[in-house]
Order: sequence, then structure tokens, then C-alpha cells
Amino acid sequence: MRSVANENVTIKDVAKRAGVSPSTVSRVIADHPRISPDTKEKVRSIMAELGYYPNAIARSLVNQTSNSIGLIRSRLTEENFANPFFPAVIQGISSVAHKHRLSLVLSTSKTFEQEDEECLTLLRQRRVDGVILLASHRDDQLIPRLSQDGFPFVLIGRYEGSEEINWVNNDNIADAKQAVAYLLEKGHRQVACLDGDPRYVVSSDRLLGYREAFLARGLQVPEGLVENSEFSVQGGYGATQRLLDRRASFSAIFAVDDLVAIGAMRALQERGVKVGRDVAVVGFNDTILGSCVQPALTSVNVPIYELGQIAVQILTSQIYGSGVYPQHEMLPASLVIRDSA
Amino acid sequence: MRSVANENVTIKDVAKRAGVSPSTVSRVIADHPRISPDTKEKVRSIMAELGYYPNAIARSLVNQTSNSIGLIRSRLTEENFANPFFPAVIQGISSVAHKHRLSLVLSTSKTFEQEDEECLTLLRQRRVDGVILLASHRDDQLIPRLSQDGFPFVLIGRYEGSEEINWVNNDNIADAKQAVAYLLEKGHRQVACLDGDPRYVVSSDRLLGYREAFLARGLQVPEGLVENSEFSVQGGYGATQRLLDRRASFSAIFAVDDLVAIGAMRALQERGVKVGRDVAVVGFNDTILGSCVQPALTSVNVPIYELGQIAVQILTSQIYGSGVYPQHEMLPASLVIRDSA
DNA sequence: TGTTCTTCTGGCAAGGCTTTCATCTAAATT
DNA sequence: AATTTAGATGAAAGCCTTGCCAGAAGAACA
Repeated sequence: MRSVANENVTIKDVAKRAGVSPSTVSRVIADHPRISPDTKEKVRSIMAELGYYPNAIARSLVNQTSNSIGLIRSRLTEENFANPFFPAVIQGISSVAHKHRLSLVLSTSKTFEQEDEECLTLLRQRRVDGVILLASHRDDQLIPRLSQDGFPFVLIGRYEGSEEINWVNNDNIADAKQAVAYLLEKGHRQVACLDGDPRYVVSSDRLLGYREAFLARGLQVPEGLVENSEFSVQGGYGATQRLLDRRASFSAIFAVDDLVAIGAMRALQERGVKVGRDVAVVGFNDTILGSCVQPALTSVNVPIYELGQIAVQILTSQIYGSGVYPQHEMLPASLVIRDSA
Repeated sequence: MRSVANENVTIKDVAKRAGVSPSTVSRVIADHPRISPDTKEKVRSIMAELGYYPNAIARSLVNQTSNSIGLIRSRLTEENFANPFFPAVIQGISSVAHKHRLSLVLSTSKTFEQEDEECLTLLRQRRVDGVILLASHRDDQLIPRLSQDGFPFVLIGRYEGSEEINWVNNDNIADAKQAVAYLLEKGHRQVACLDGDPRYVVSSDRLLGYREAFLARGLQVPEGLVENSEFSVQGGYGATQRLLDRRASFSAIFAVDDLVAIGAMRALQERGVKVGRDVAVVGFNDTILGSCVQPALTSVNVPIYELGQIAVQILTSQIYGSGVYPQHEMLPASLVIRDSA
């Protein structure tokens, strides 16, 4: 093991060298008005000379704040990580966190239970001042516990039956409805729906929107055209194969995620079905993947970056500011029409 | 602002309630052998009853370790973030960090300079015990400073002219060489190279490998077939357009990244060139994108997940263990042949 | 039986670094 | 001479860990 070039310069060292007390140095750092310009300058030059940097840990201890926020990914790391949604939302989060000089702590768990535990531990041990939940799922255990314990958090997503928490989201029901309505308008009636993991609220919301699109037009929701899958290419591929295998009749597919839609396209193409001509496909999230495939994927563009940004804004206003509680924000999404539908 | 349900239970509270001293409680937490089983049990039940969780900050202060490591992304956040490389490497990092109970702190900067500063600050302020650098670039300012100051770090990548630091990497030169050799073997001679941002060492390494493949066969490196671009679809698209516009003659393209390769494919297809038949395309990194495009992309599979895992192993052995210094590891990559070449 | 030595348990207090309230001194003002 | 003020200080607080010490009980010994 190597030795750290001991930069263990403390406030005391600076104080001693400058011939003042530690409290004076502290006030110089804070640019306190009661310190004379002379002293300030002197102390600052000593700080520079000695290479002094205030110890964030000690600071946190006395200030009772860690100046960091946790990112609780989504309880199915492996899966969601492959999704370009994740990098995009982190970018948004980063940008605002940086402005507030907040550190970002990532959760590292792989299962729902582990992640719930990790999140609570992060908060209880005061490692983070609050957390951003990147998704909610059915029978979410974590959200009520966070609420009960009064830990600051904000959800990117929707939580069944509670307006009592901070959240930012797009209106998945309405957005899905809009996408399906577009297909109906184009004359499609047998629209299949490739649903995501039903444990996620986002999946069921989009499925709901799919249904509502039919009902709003006075149409019946077609039978047997919903297939569950995971949020992955494999998932969409398998689900579409199942549809095809049981000779379901459909002229369009609405997938709750781009990855799923791409899997569907692959399955279709393998069976010689022309996507866009024989069968229309619509995805969700409008990730970079959609523009990579042939034909380019029609998809619902969700302002992912902004979701991340606003999540941090809400969270910081709760933790450090005096924002009202709770705060909600619903961001608009829009259908991006390309060649697949 | 909401009030945190004050779980401000400290070690003192537990001690008082249990009728012992704080030191005893501390030793119970550490499962110190000097504490009798009876006392341990009693203290533990009180801890559970009061909902006590040790304050990580205080602990860090006394232990002089933050139990967290920083992830310095790569100095061009925006760009690299879009790349599926990033989620994959984070997953690998997470998995090992979790085992060691380390927190992961993400850098949030957007420029090289900002990121260098942020990284140093993270370390100097003792927020993290060490850092993982996700890429190196030419004239890297950060690496020598980290070395000088003796801060523990590990580089995922290569740093020009220094075996003095910890790193884990794939052999980009050899791997690129192998990929291009495959094209040469197939009879291609006019192989174009779409290089990435030349500021990254990884780009120039792969370009080097491209050259070496020719030389190893006693062939001349073709003139005027190298185009610089960014690590993005747009970059590859533009670079290929430039090649086409100046009527460069080539029968194959070697791209230093899948994103770039996909951009190339798009440009080719738009001009009616059949990828895989008229022009072969080979990518790098074998990300999920490669299997999404038509035709499926032949690409160099880099063990990204493992790179992340090993990076953490090396780093922790440096920080907390007594590993030798420095440590290197070169991981093997392999060409995955699909339909584009 | 009385004395000394061990062995167990657990307490005391210092240390880690910064911030801030209450003070204090010396100079300035009234 | 009395009061205010600028400038700086001391000490406590924030929470936990750990080296060292002490008391008690049991063991060994004379």
C-alpha cells in the first residue's frame, strides 16, 4: 500500500502558522465580515501555502449535513442499467447537483430488498441528505417507509394512491394514450401491446393508456393482444414471438419501451414481416436506439434529462430550502414520428 | 420543509438506556471479543428498540476513511454518457463496491478542467478514499497530479509512458489490430478508419492497431482513409459522409466505437451502399446497439463489466489492503462476427 | 486463610476537524 | 468616563473509536 503524501493539513496547522486561532481561520473560509481584510489575506495565503483543504467529513459532522444525495436506481439494476434512460436521467441529475455542489451517491444493490435496505441505511447513517428514486413499483415498501421516517426524497415516477410525496414524472397514461391514438387514427384496430415488467408502475400506466385510447374512441380493447415482457430487447423479442406463435392477428405494436420495441422489430423481421408497412411499431422513451434501427422507430419522447434536473431541484428545495411540501411536476412528452409507424 | 422524524438516536442514548458506557456500545457494534455475550445481546436489543444507526460521518471522522470511492467519468460527460459503455462499466464497479460496502460517488462535471478540479477536491476534502478514472486523455493533467499527491486511483485505460500507476484495460492496440486483420484476411485492402476524439488515448491506440494490422502483413497503410469523429452516431455519420464526399475508395470501415460504426452504416445506407456486401463495417465495444442495427454489427467485444470489477478490486487493495503497487491488468477482448463484416 | 496474579469486563478520556456561541480586549465613539 | 464596536479567541458541541486503566472475580500459591 502506498502512503498518501500527507496533506493532513488541518485548520489548526493553518491557525498556528498564521498566528491566529482556528475559529478565525474558519471565519476566513466563510468570508465572515468580522474578520479584518489584513487577517483574511494573511490566512488565505497561508492556506494556499500549506495546501489546506477543509475536511468535508468534519464539516458534515458539525453541520449535520452530508451535502450529498443518493440515487436509488430502480431496484432492478441489471435490467434498467442497460436502458439508455438511465444515463440520460443521471446527466440531468448531475447538471443540477453540480450547481448545488452536491455529491451524488449511487446505490449498488441488485434486488428490490437489498436496495430498499441500502437506501434506508444511506439515510439513517447520514451518508446522504435525501434520495432520488428512479422508479416505483407495485407494493413499494420503500416509499411508505421513507415517508414515515420523514426522510427527504423525490420520486421520478408515480406512486399509486399518494399525492403526499414529492414526484416528477411524465403522464405515462396520457402519453401512451396519445401514441396508441395515433395508431388508431392511422386505421389500425388490432394494436398489440408489449407491456413491461408489471411490477413497475410505469408499465401498468402505459398499459392503462393503451386501453384508454381505445375507450376514448368508443372502441373495444382487442382481446389477447397484450404480452408481458421485460424492459429489454430480449423481452420484446420473446413477447413478439409468442404473439406470432399463437397466430395473434395485429397490424401494429405499441411497446412500453424502445428496447422492447426493438426486440419486437427483430422478431418481426426474422419472420419476414416488414416493419412499418406490414406492421407498425411504436416505442417509448425515444432513446438513441430508436434512431439506430431500420426502420427508424416512432417513439414517445420523454424529457428524461429534465426529469432528472427537476428531481434534484425539488429535492434540494426540500432538504436545504424551505420549499412547500409536497411538490409535484408533470412534464409533457410528445410522439416522435419516424418510419416504423 | 419537512422535519425529519428525529431518529437522532446516538450512541449515548443507547448507552444510557442500556446502563453501559458508549465505549461498550461501540464495542458491541464492532463485535469486540472483550464484551460478554450477555451485554452484547442486551445492547443489541436496545439498539433495535431505539432504532439506532451509527452515524457514518462521525465514524469516518475518527476512522479517517470515508468508505467511498469516486467515479471520475471521463471528462466529456455528455458525450460518453450516451455510450452504453458507461452503464456497463458502472455495473461492474457497483457489484464489487457493494461487496466491500463502499459508497460510489459520481463526478458531476462537464469539462476536463472542471472534472480534474472536482476529482482533486473530492480527494483533498476526504470525501472519497480513492478514485476510478474512466478514461485517460492526451496530456492528462490529472493523472500526474494524483500520482504526485499520492492519492489512490486506478485508471481504466492506458496512460502514455507510465507503468507507475494502477490500471486495468484491454489491449486496444492489439484488439484493433485483430479486427482489422480480420478485414484484411477477408481480402479487403482499402480499409477506412473512423477514429474517435483524438484527445482520448483509447482513440489513438485503436488507430495504432489499425495501422499495425497493415504493417504486420507487409502492406502499406492506405492513404487518406482515416477520418476523425466523435464517439457518437453523429460523429460516425459525418465522418463517413466526408469520406464519401471526397470519393475516397474503400471496401471496409473500421470504427473505433459502435456508435461511430452505426453512424457510418447510416451514412452508407442513405447513399444506397449495402453494408456487409458492398462495404464491410466493424465496430468496437460490442454494445447492445450493435445487435440492434441491420445488419448486425461485427464488433470487438470488450469485457467492460470485468474492467469495472477489477478496477475496484485494485483500488480497494491499494486503499484498504496491502496490495503491491502499482497493479496492472490487461483483459482479453475478442472479435464478435456478425453480418456487417 | 491470606496474598498475589490472571482474566474478564467495562469505563475514562483523548482524538479526529470544524463550526459557533459567548467572551474578551482594545480601540473608537459619545 | 462610559459605552459601543471591531476583531479575535476559547470552549463546547457534533458522534464515534480505541488505548489504557481499573475493579471484580477467580485461580494459584504460600
